[in-house]
Amino acid sequence: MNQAAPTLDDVARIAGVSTATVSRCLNLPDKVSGSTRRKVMQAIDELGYTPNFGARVMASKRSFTIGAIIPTMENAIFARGLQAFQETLHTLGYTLLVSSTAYRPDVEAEQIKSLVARGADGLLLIGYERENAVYDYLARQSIPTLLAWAFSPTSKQASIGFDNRASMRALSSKAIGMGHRHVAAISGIVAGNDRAAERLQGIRDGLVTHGLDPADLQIIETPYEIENGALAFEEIMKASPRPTLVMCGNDVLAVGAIQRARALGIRVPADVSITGFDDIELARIVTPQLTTVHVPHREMGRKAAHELIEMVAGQSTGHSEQLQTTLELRESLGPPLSEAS
Amino acid sequence: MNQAAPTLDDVARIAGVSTATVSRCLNLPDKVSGSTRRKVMQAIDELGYTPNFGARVMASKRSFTIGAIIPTMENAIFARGLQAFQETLHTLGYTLLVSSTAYRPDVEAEQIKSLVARGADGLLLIGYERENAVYDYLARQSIPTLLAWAFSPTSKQASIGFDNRASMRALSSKAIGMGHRHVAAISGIVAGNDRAAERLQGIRDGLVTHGLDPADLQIIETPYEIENGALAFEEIMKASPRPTLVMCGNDVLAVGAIQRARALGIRVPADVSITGFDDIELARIVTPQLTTVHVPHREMGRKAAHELIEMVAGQSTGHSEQLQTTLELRESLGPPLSEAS
DNA sequence: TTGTATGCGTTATCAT
DNA sequence: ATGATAACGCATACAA
Repeated sequence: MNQAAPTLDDVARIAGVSTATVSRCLNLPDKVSGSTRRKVMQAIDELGYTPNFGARVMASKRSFTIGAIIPTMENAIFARGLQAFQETLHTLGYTLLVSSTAYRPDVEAEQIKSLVARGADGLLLIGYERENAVYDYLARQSIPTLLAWAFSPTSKQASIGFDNRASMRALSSKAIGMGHRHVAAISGIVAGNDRAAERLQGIRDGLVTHGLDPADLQIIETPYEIENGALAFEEIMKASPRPTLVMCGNDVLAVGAIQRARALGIRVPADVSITGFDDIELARIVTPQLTTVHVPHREMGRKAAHELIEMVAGQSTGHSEQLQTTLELRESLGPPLSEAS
Repeated sequence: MNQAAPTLDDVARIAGVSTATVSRCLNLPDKVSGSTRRKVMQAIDELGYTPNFGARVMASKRSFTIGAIIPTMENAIFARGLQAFQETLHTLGYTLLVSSTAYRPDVEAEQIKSLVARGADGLLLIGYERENAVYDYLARQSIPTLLAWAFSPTSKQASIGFDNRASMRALSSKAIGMGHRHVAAISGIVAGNDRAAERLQGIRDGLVTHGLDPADLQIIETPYEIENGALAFEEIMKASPRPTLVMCGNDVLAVGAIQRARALGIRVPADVSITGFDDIELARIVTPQLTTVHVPHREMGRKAAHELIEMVAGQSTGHSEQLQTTLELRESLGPPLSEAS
């Protein structure tokens, strides 16, 4: 009458073999005769035995586990990409462990250590920007690390991502090219978030392209939450003259802005155009549908999984790849109404 | 020049103490003199040492880790509740590991074993319905398990949840009481999902209350995805006479239905009323805003965390608690237009 | 094909 | 206050 969970020893005893044989049945089934294998397998599910993961990792130095650390799980920004990442890992025989940081660098450092301590064979992190101490730690543990959601040709860190600045520049240029002269931005918090910073730069690029002064860009920085987008939008609408184009750092903020516009009786895009970034599911659900930058999330997740596993297997030292985004022009963007001025 | 990650031994050597002392510094700092503790701490971050989690669990029999297994992470159904669950666990000194099953019982059984193997001190599962073998396994491993998102006074399994059937009955009765005679349902897959089954029963209850025949209820069962809600809605609209009320198993399906209604030029609620269940963020974003059942997700998450930790600590053998839902009446529900008939 | 023995990194018991 | 040392559960090199 065992209170505790059954171990290899228990299985071995019942099956009348050594623990080594039981271990082989689980890991190298063909190195064991059919008859004994059957005995062992029977003992295993008779006992309801499950191998102890920690012990296994300690003894074998391999966990077949990959860790991913993302800024947030609260909205869908990372959901689709991560889903594809995990599905691909699964087909490769790996398990994904994910944790989030609430956009706090200190929490990220903590989570990294936690995943390493849990024996992760490799890590997926979002973006480039973090302290050198973190990269040093990763190097000392010699744990393969891949970045995603950003791409910089100049960095030596391996990354599967896209050019946030160029992507936003494309949208910005397109939108401003429609004739908007008064532009505002609702950005995510830039500090510690290279993607947010680059997107903001992309907006400025578009202004410059069309001969506008980027210094005139009204900017509100706020965490990625729908309600924050709404509040920022309301604030921006107090300006005079009112902007006719409000570009948001991502779809979450943009959806908040659209919601508030309706609440205030401001027509989109007749009175003001609103744009987003990411093309999450919400972008099509909101009314009017949101013009945004489409990011190939699933492709990114898949490719990241393959690359990271190659790194873990020692078949790659870390290759980078830049993915292309596309403009998704929907109802929320239009030319400004011709003004009396 | 160590290639591998530093261990307790390395720290002990550098600090000039025994491994036991280092271990104490980490776990029982006050049983160590201030001077040696400083030496040790310095050695620790000089090396960038992180305790090996697996070894720690194996030696101490405690992981301070809780596992949660939910049907899906793809939509926001479980996001808010789980977020609160994890936040509360964190304040109690526990870490949350979560995995998903895609609503497949076999995957759930697998995930349970995986989390147990990883040393989880306790488990949170969704709903009651699963094979006895699973409950037996849990009992044999004597691992505290708490259920959530459902509540049944007759079960001996501890659970923090709400009455899915009664909640849907309240909504159903309210809606049908407005005068609807032709009702359809878009339900989640009922097999293996007690919440979906109970909600469907709740709809039937409402019909009966108002003297309608539940056998007349047109039902489409489909996985919880927005697109599926849209497809089901379109299918339902082919019926003659058309239903004037379409009740959905959750908000995700309902949002899909609303989207498709607009695409088809069907006015909501003038031509047809649509209702959901859960009150996720989407419910307020969609146009028209969705009438639904509000579930106190955050309260559920918080209370589940506290109860489960008490069970883990041996201070509780598992208490159940029923939470109250509320009706959230919004734009998508209205009385049927008076018909010629 | 199967068994023996050792080590993995930590905690905890027992001495000192 | 600190140090030996025996578990913990498993994989694997080496023998048989």
